[in-house]
Amino acid sequence: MTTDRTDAAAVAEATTPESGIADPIPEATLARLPIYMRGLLEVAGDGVTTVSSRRLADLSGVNAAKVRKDLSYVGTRGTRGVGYEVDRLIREIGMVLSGEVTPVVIIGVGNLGRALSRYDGFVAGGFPVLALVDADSSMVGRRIAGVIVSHVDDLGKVVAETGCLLGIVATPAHAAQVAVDGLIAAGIRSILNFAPAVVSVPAEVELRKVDLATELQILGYHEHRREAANPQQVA
Amino acid sequence: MTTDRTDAAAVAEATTPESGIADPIPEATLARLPIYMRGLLEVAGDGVTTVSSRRLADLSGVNAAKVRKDLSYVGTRGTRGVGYEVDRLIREIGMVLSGEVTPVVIIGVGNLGRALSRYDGFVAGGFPVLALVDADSSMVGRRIAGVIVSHVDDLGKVVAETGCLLGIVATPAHAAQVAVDGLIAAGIRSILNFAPAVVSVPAEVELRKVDLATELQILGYHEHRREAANPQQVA
DNA sequence: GTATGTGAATAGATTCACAGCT
DNA sequence: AGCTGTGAATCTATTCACATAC
Repeated sequence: MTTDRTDAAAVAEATTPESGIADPIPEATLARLPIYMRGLLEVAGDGVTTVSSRRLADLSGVNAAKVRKDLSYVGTRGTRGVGYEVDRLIREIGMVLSGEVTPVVIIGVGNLGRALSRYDGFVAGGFPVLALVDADSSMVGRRIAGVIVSHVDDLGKVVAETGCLLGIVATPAHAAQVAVDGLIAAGIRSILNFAPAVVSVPAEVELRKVDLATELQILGYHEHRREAANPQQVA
Repeated sequence: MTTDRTDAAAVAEATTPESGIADPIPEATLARLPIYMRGLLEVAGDGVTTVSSRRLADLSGVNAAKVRKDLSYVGTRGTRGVGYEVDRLIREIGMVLSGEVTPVVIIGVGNLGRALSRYDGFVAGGFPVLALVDADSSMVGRRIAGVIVSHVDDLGKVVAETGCLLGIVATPAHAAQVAVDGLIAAGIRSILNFAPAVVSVPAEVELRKVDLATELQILGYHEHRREAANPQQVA
């Protein structure tokens, strides 16, 4: 994707006229923008040039009012009576969502780390995995998805060389804090943690968490509850 | 925040002491219970018998008031001036979170599906993966993490035999809706979707979503934003 | 003194509903 | 007519603050 500052300024205009930085987009909206993006790319592929909030909502599994409010944070303007211009929307949401290619380092190449390093969706979304590190020396030197595994001690060097800006932690729980500390020492300030452990980071570091076991436990609760509610009925 | 369900019965009985079905635990609280559980198991291992909300909060990366309010929903009672009894808390949270072992079927054994089927955290959390299916015949018959892969056409049979109650979708995006429909036809009513696609389900089915690329995009936004804010860093 | 339990206050996200533009 | 843009209303979640109990 191209980065041009003229558009950046246009987006920033939302509420902050002079300072170059736009208002922060609500977390909940942010989480939906990539979904909208997928829908937009889909209809763009079909040659459609405008979408209504209703149509985009259907494609995204949300309601139309939410789409409109979300897009208002992005600073996009649609045309009343018509809808939104697909290409323009793709460009503008793309701008908001990092705009350019952002390389990623994964720490921990066990089952999960390997699966993540091969996950097509990352590179497709502009997040190529350019570095892999592990604490286990027997892993070092292996090639996974085209990337040679380095030792975790060389993390700083590898990050500097590849220019990675995002770090993914895919270690066991007991190694997670050390991994996170290492990433921060290497200059990474945005981290996605897959290890089932609570880790602490300084305030300036952005930490997100994906907790696979917890997801199942939440589902399990609902399943359980439903069974308790109607013990014999199968819809 | 993946699913909205309007459970008329549950809403109607806001304060039911012990008649039939009880608590509608808030979604946000539910998502934290497994985290508390991990902290509790940790301190229990150290022989500690009581915890304060403050201590549990520190272990879980949240604040103490939230812990207390959350625990009030699970119906637990602590002792003022002392704290909560660790064993009892573990037992009660365990009860809420499905209580018993809940087997899982994974549909799609590509990179991600294989990694998930080998993920220790699932079985440790009471969610053993007892069935694997795939649409690719060349995968059928393979043994992964001790489970033989079946063909997706046999999904109904496999689910019935293994008693799986939860389904995980780990297919490519274009196959996700078919996979979900298959799970529902097989009687599964609680689904965790890893495919980067919007899928629709009937209202009685609980659908949660884990979107890996989206997680990175959200991080990317924050990283991007931070760089725009202080442009003196790495180019 | 210490820590729970919970109403009340605050913040955040969703949905409604309608004025206003094309 | 059709559809956006957005204040206002609503629902959900978080945090505060303090009476209450040990």
